[in-house]
Amino acid sequence: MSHCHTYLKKLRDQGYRITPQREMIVQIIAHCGKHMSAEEVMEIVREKSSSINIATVYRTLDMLVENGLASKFDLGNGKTAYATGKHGPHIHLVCKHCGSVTEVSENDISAFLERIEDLYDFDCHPYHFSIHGLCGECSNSEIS
Amino acid sequence: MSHCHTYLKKLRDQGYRITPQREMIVQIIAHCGKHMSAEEVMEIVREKSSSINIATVYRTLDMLVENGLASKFDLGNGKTAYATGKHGPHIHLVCKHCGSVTEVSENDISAFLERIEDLYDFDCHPYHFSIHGLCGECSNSEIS
DNA sequence: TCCTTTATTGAGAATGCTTGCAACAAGGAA
DNA sequence: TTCCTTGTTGCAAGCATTCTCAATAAAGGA
Repeated sequence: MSHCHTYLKKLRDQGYRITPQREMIVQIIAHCGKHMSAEEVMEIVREKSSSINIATVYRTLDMLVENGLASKFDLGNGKTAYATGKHGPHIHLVCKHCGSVTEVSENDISAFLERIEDLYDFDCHPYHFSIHGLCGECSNSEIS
Repeated sequence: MSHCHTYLKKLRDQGYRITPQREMIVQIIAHCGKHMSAEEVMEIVREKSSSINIATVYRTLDMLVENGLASKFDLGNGKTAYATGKHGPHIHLVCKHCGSVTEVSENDISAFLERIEDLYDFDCHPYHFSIHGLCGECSNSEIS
């Protein structure tokens, strides 16, 4: 069912081994519509009466992000959220007061960035941006 | 000397108490041109042969950020950097490979955001954005 | 100058996440 | 099907940061 198998195939094609832990984690975040933290993934794992170490959850989620199968973003309160289905650059608007997250869709990004004032149209009153990526030097050198 | 006193006065005017710890921390980051981590602030404190608890360093730095006297940004490797002198929105470009940080000056922000492709002119190959601020709801309600 | 109020500090526990390493197991080769 | 190589896992320790709470000390008032 769903895109789980696509995800797993993609990983296998990249040379990753498919373990029961990875299958379960991929299934969980692929089926859950919203973004979730590593701890939330753990809770669902526990409900299924199996056990995966939290380090493995983090490692698997980060691996999915590395391979463009999921995205990861800082919620600003010391916690990190993960979600599937986003590729390429995308933007999360995080409220530092209530923690709400608004996602700017891939189609809207260009329009969104055209003018900084547009932020207010998104009800976002910014105080800080971070853009994570590779600098010129690093994107020139070969990185696995 | 320098803007230390301006900073301290601003804090006092806001109702904060001026403690020796706060004076020392403000002096350190106001005099140090570059951005620094809480741990780097601690090292300088130790060189001055006094001692401040690390929790106090974090609390003071965060207080400066809250009051617009400093900025704070995620270096992407689990560490956080602080720097004085920036007000309003500003952008840090963080390389996930080498950790280098490029700052987009306040004057350049609008131009920078005009088109997402401009990122490449900054030698930034993006994979993720976060914009931290207040959502509409929270910026309407009164927040201290 | 001394008192009182209340913000601030230090200490240590707690949280969220990462890392090092030995044991284990996926997946290709024989 | 069995074996071997090497990627993965679990565990425990480590790191950066935050939180709780009792003790302390700014700063204003008497």
